[in-house]
Amino acid sequence: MASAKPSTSGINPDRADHCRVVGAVLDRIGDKWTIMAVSVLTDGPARFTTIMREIGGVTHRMLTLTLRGLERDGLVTRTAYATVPPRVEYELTELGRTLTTTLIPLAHWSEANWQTIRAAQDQHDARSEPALAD
Amino acid sequence: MASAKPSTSGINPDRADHCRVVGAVLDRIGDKWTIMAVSVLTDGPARFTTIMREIGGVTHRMLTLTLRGLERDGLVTRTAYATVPPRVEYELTELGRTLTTTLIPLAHWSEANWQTIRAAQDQHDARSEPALAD
DNA sequence: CAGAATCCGGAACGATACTG
DNA sequence: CAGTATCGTTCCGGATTCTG
Repeated sequence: MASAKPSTSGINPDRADHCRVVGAVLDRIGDKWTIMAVSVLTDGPARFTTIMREIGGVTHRMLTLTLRGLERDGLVTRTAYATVPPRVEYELTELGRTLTTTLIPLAHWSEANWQTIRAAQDQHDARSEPALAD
Repeated sequence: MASAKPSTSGINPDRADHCRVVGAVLDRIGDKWTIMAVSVLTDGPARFTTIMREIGGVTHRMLTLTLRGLERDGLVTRTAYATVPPRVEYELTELGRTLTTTLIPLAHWSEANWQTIRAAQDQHDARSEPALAD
């Protein structure tokens, strides 16, 4: 399927193709709840409410949808124990674990440069909206 | 300002904090048009229409918004030449270039596993919606 | 050629309530 | 405790038009 194009500099061999794929994947795992859920699960299996509390600020519904999506993508497994108080555990699959590996550099970059970005935004905003300053 | 927490396994030192940051960054650069625009610019400076054609399927408006966002984040620079047919060039900043570096592993992962994900989705869908088969 | 402004349909998200 | 269903809102994204 993938043609045998030599990878020149990494991301831009034939942009049209690669961008689509990366875009498609990012479209799945790119939303913030997904990233956060995956991050929590990096630590090991966790129950629904545990994940919800760890993330904080996520609604019941959104976490459910997020986890269902991850399950569908084969990135996490869902294990329901038929106990009286229902208990469901989510865990990263092998594939999910390889993803977190890939995500780590991005996490580091985010942490390292997030303030720089913020600063750039402030500068830009200051230039664009001097009206707010009164 | 970041506390001197030892990074245990990479992404999960104190989830709440790190997830926020990564989530925030992903919220900015995570959408597909942004990723694609950055990918195109990895090749070097490019003009508006060039980027639009390279990406394909993006509307005038969305590309404008995307590029403005990137400019605001300090990831790309915008240079307008006051020629008769207006000509605007976009180029990655140094910060933008460090981001692409981080993105490369993710691109590889996407390429390597996108089919696996697709397959997992198909399996999952087949189990969930056997009704459509008729 | 590049961008701003406007309008509109649909998807995403949140809050709530009910089930097992 | 975990999940589903429904409803209302908000916001994103696309098509169009106009300007410099």
